Amino acid sequence: MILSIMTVQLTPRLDILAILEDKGYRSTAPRRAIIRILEGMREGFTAEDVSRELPGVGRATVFRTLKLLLETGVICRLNLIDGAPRYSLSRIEHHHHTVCVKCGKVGEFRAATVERLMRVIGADIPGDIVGHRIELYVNCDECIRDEHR
Amino acid sequence: MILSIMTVQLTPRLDILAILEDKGYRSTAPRRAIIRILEGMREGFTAEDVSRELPGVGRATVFRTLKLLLETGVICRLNLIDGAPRYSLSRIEHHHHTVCVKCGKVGEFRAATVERLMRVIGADIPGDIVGHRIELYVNCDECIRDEHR
DNA sequence: TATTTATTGATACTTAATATCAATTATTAG
DNA sequence: CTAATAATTGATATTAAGTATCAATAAATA
Repeated sequence: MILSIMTVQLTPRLDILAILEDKGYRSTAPRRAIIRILEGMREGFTAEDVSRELPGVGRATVFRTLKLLLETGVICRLNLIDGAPRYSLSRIEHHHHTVCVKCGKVGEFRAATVERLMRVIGADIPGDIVGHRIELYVNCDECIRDEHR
Repeated sequence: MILSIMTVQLTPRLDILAILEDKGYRSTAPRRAIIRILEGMREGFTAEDVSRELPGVGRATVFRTLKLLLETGVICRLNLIDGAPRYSLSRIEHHHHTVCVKCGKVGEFRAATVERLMRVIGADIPGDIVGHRIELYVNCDECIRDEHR
């Protein structure tokens, strides 16, 4: 039912740079550096995490590039339960996130039933649905284990 | 299927102050003032909107009070498509939001099928689900109308 | 009424992000 | 292969949203 939790990689490794170039953006040294760092990031990183790894790249450029990647769907932004923003590489086409309310760890999931339901709900809602965002807040297995010890 | 879009009020008007008092918080003039303003706010207001209406109340107190009300579930926080935070009085018990990607207008909806689905999905996801957040991004009727004119 | 305790407002600070703009790079046209 | 043009960058300042600190004040209580 639910595909890909954490380890499975359904989408073949994307050539992120090519995606940007296809949209007319230039291949530059800062962008290549940012993309390389992104590929090594765990899910749920911050813009500062990226910036910290690249002292030679301006902070503004990091934010600008993350914004481009958001727009092209290469990464997505989500929020911890307290509203703090986090980024995540989109490893599967369209997906949603689980977020641990204790440790903030982020996971991905995809469920076709969700998408079907959203279409059904759309029929009952005024206006045209152009997208949706779902975050499941969880106590992750590790945090549960830590608690019972 | 979907209950309450905008106008229907399922929950009888809450005595927000009583909710805070029940949790052990004091009834103070600033809190009463904030609650009064909140009751007149459209869905999708900002903390600054509230603060602006109450020049006599400190900004920090506005944020502190909004935080208390978030914790007690009296209001909820959601995000516009660009991540900008917005608040909304919870007019119905448990609900989700529609957010216009053009004008930012916020609406509420509730669908029992969503809740059922979340429980089903929960069974397939590691950890314990403690909550969820769903935002439907839409082009609202007004924006569609404006566009075609 | 006195005392305890919570709350407040001012202020400074933090985090996440955007705006400005001159300097630099990449692209393209010649 | 250059020159011109156009996009991108980094530094810096600024904004938005919120938190931390702490002395002063207000509410609850003894």
